[in-house]
Amino acid sequence: MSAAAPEGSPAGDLVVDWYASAARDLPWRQPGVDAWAVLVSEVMLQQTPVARVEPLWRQWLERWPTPADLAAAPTGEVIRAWGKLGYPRRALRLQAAAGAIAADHGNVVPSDVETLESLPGIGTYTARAVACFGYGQRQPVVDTNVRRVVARLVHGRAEPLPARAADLADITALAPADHDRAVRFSVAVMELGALVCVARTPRCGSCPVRTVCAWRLAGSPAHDGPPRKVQRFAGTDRQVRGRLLDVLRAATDPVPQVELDAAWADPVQRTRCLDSLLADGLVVQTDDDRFALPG
DNA sequence: TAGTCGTGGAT
DNA sequence: TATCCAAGACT
Repeated sequence: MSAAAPEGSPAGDLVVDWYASAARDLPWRQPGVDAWAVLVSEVMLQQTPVARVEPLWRQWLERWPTPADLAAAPTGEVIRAWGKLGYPRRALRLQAAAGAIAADHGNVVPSDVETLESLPGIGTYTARAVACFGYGQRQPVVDTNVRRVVARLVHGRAEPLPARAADLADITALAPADHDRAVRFSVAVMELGALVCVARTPRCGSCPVRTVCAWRLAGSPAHDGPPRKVQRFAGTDRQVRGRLLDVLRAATDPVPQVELDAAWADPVQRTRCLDSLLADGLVVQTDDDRFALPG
């Protein structure tokens, strides 16, 4: 038997056919969008809704059309351009990745998954997304949407299990045999999870695989595992860091300590968060003890 | 591996 | 109003 002849599945073909008519018209899916633009979109989309990413993505690529352009920018400008997308360390890592691409890869985004994964801020998901969406490779791409679709369609569960070791194998087994269709399948499953097989209220009535979905066939049983823990935000260091960075983003000049003090009442937490921002490289302290985004 | 890291729209 | 949750990575 040959080494890796993909077997394909009826469900995979149904999802690809559904995608042809139901896919959103997102700018990073346009023909001619290069791997750098895809990489930027994928990093911006980490934990961040599409609607908030779209305008920032356009501005970003207009300003920094290649990795070398971003690498050469003042880091403070990069952080400012990131705006309020959230998780601003992503902006730092994206610039660091751009620097590595410019310096070590001829300013061309690497096309192999292993090299991509070696770049800062690029993990299992993003590396495969770039290889697949940016370079047309047949790659299993597993994000939160895909995990949810597989949990329901294949495993008959309302929500994914915490363990994710088998995710890549699961989705690989589901992909169509044909190469080009398998490439489209990777984005199609994500789209199905984003539009139909959504977390809170799945629209099973308009799902292309409702007749073969293990969860539907089992009567759509409720989630029986441990409740997934919700991340609090109010009062956390994340909120405080956001407040502090907000002050610095809005300022054109370095700000004195007293302006940061106004952003959060608790001095212990405020100091801890400022220190962590300094440690991350999101903030720098000037010689006259004021604070600013990095030059 | 579980906790941490922003933000804001939807329900 | 409070909670959920969104194309994860890193430690």
